[in-house]
Amino acid sequence: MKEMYPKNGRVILHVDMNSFYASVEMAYDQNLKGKPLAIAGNVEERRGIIITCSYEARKVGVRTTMPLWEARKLCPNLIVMKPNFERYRAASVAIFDLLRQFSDLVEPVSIDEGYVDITEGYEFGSPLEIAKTIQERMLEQFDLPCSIGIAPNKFLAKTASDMKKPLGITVLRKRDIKHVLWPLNVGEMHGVGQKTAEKLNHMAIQTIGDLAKGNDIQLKSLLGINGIRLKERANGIDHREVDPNSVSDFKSVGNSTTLPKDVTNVKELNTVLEQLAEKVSVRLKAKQVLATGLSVTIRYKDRKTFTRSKKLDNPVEKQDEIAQLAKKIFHSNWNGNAIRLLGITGTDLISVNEAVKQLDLFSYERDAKKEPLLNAVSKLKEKYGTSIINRAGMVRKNKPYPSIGTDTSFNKDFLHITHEKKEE
DNA sequence: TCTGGGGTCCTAGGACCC
DNA sequence: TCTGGGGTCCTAGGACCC
Repeated sequence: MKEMYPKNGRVILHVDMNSFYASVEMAYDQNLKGKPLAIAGNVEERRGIIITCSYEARKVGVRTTMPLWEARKLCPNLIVMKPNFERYRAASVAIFDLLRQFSDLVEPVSIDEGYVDITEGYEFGSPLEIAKTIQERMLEQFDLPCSIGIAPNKFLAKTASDMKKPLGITVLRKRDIKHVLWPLNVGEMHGVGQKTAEKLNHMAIQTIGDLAKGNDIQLKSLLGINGIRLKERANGIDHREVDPNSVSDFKSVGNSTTLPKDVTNVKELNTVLEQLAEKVSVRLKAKQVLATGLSVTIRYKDRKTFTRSKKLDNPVEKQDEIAQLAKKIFHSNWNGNAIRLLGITGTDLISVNEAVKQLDLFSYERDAKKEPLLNAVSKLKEKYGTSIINRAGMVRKNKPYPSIGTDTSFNKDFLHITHEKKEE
């Protein structure tokens, strides 16, 4: 596979929809066009923030994550709408279908941006022509504006698409790096946030050019492996491939909510956890996965945030199971102070298929009243700890485990194997 | 009247094993 | 009696992104 995408000479587009949610709403309702529009969560509540806003709103200083009251102060005629996620998802599907007309190698990064590897796409014209066609069709077919970056790798393509908004097309070649990329402030680099920017500034790195010439040892000790990676990117090096399958292997599914007001009441909190568990359960089932880990997020009144997680013996997907586990985790960690936010996340997901095999194993253990195996297992656990059981593959996810028959020979083998291991 | 909700990846320390 | 090094798994938390 690798040979198909030579490290030199790839052509990658980064397609970034402009103020996506607001643009989708404008496409649905032409009356909104040209007006300052904001999409905000919790519109009625005191805690609403701006999720996205139109360029008309940006002109007067409205920004993403700004509290709603502040945005309204800056822009009294701001039109505020609640998000219609089904609409955005539908638009997203259409957008990526359009992109796939130009290449099989389309990697969605989020609902409104993605990479397209058009290295093999000569039949559709030059890279610039392809980008223009995509941009035009997005407007014609969906009434949605986008910016496109064209470059030899993901990092440069992403950087390029950011340079002209809205409706820009930007080519960023290796030879442009020195005069286009390097003068930029290091904080503007994708992957460098506030903390990293501060650290870099501290070691006299102000621009991306400074980072490109940075000292490896210093960078590594300051930022770990990420320091080296950022330096490579600053030099225009990025070997990540456009992976059309990356969306399908997600790692966790979670829901959280900031409460309308801070809560201390145990009953109320339990109700919230039950509601969150319901949402997580529905989403797990929709994705046909089970969680083998669960984590609970607690944010207190003072915004201090904690997450507490637990690996599970039995993978879960049912609402009541998730709720029960989440409550258990929550109550053994809650310090009793007023709570601002609660969240539940299912982690270490496994597909239903994988889980079925494991469930056989667990039901076998549950049924083991009549079976000597359970006793044997618990004795082993007592004597040697659970790791002995783990070693035999009983609760490990994504790992091969011995097939379990109902005959007693396994029982003997099992004991035999574990003893042998122990005495190694 | 401060500051949402959905994620990913990385690091670090402790427990445990060989 | 004194004492190593490599590895995995688990948990907590930080940083970043859209």
